Amino acid sequence: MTDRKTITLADVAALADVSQQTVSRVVTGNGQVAAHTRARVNAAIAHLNYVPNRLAIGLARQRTYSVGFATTDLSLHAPSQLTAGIEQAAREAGYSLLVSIVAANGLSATTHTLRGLRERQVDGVLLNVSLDTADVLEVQRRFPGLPCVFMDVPIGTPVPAALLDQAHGARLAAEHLLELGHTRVAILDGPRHAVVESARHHAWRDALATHDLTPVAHLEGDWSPASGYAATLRLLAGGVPFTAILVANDQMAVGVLRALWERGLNVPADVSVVGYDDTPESALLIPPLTTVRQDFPTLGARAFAHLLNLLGTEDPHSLQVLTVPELVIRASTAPPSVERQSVQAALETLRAALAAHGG
Amino acid sequence: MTDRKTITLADVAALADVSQQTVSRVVTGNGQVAAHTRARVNAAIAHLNYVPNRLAIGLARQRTYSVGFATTDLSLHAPSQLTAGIEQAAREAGYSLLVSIVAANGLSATTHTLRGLRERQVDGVLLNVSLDTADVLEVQRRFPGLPCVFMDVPIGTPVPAALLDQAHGARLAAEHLLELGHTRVAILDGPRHAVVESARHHAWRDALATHDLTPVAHLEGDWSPASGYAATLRLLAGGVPFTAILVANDQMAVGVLRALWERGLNVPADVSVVGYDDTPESALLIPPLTTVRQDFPTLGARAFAHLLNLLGTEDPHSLQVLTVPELVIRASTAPPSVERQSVQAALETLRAALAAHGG
DNA sequence: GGACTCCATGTTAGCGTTAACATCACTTCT
DNA sequence: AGAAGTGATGTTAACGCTAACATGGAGTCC
Repeated sequence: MTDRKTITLADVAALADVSQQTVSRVVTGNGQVAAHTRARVNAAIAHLNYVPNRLAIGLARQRTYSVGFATTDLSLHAPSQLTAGIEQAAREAGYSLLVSIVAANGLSATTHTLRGLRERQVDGVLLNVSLDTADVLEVQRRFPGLPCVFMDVPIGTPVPAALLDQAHGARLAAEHLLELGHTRVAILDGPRHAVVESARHHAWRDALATHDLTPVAHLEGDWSPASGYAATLRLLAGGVPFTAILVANDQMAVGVLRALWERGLNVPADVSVVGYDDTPESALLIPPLTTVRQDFPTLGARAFAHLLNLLGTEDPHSLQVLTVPELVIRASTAPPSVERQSVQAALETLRAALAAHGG
Repeated sequence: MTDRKTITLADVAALADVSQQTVSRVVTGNGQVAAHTRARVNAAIAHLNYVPNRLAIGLARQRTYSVGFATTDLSLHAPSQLTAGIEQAAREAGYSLLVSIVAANGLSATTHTLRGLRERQVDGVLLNVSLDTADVLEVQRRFPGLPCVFMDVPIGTPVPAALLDQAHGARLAAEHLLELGHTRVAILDGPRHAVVESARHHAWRDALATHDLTPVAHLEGDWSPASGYAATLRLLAGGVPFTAILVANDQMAVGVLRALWERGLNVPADVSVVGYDDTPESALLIPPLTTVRQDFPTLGARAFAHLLNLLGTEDPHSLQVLTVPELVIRASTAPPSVERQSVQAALETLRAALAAHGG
């Protein structure tokens, strides 16, 4: 009663007085079974409360209908939203999801994680880890026959990938500031190793360069609000005049807004702030944050669909699925204040004079 | 070259000129193997790049070393942090994690999800779904022999569980306001179905009742910042005087702060706000949020450890692991302003008079 | 020096399922 | 009426691994 032995096909077959194979046919729906036999089998299944064993099915069919999702730092907004999207898509397609956190970005930790997933015989893997082109190719070399959709690699890498067009989003953000008339723009990046990050970083710089500008400061955070706060204080302490900040994610932007507020700087009158992600909080911050919307759940779903496609076709063509983010303009951006600009210009002139004098 | 057949124990055995069983002994570390034999086998393993098949191992040993995590709405703060904690603990113990989202709270969706996990032969399940006592017992009845640690059930339910002491945390929050001298407290709950929520709700009410108070308003949100914002506007529109709000999570509190700010109400001078969770943003909101800290990653790790314990012992004793949250006092709470209180009292008297007159 | 133990290894029989082939009773066609 | 399907079932051999028992040789004991 407490722990009766597991019910197998054989048990059902015995009760229904048919062969195992017939029961298998009823369960899987493959092959012809007479209506009355099917009814008898189904009755037996219900009576015994039979549950198929996916391990055995996987072993026999050489296909597990499970996929792995390998990602870094699940506690951040992006990976957790991604997980939600992937899980839903997988479940709807009849797949299970094995989630595995990669200890660090880069080849070595990734290899370790993929080895674990391959042992579990997943049919394919979604890999949300920052890898440069060389690493990606090495991963493919080390795991031949393991269908893998990359989610954080440089656009154009010749492998199956589902990516956000980070460069496009970053350009939107930068151009928005430029159109408003900003010329003294600081940028606050995420951790330097992130591939997405360097794409954003370059797009920001490129957009500024189009207007013959370079960022007045370049800071780095770790995606956390606290790091955004700290970076902003460093920026202010540096004394370099600026009228806008491009921030690599909304969570850091929370810290940025806070730091500016603390120092009596009004957003957007004194400083414009643009975030990235459009988290649910962003619309309700003080002030509501102008940001770049990224739809992670949808990206996850598309990535899974892409993997499914890879599993189906014999020839895994290296199609890239690109999702395009959009700019959401809210109240944290405005044209630079003329007054503040002139004050800052004067200040800078003074500094330059002092520097010339001192040097 | 492209898709060579999988390497099995038999292949390794043939190359090393020993029996399969000897290779198995080397791989698993069970049983004695002579040093020189072991070396030969290891060389063969390395040469062939052999990877054990966990499916086959699971089938043979009747143990998969994988656990399921069933949860609702992975996109929220709590479940995603929990996932991170569980995954890490599981990985460190050599277990894989199958994540499965339950469509809705309640028995039926839970049963569906657990059936799927059982098919995959997980050794046990961590269940982060709101269930009342009756449902929990029914789940146990329907899945005998499936070790399960419940994470969102009423404290005291006689089943293995890893819980946060929600009532304690809620009491801390309420008593903090009472000590400050607040008497007109509104409460903003999460969705009504949530078990944790009703625990918080009751603890809030009980703490107020100790001081012969009842909440002046009772609102409900869906955990999102937008719902916190909307609820606050409803509260303000209702015209009931209040000097403090107890909010069921920090994300909603973001919306609450925003709504109050929009209406020109100062936090904490005019209204005190207490959140719940202590998200990374909370310390950097305007103003920094007084809140109840919940350490989800640690809870997840403890829950997994509890499950592991259940798997080891023959007699699954229904121990409950309780994690105690703590109050973090920041700048969103202060004593009620006397001025505002008297204005509100006058207003209320007037309302009462009007009501009496009208009725 | 024979019984006893211990170690290193091999052999056999599953674990629960499916694929591939085999069987046998009916139809249906010409 | 005989050939040729076709529909419903059964039989057998994997899938990759481990548990349990079997074997045989080397050392130990009195």
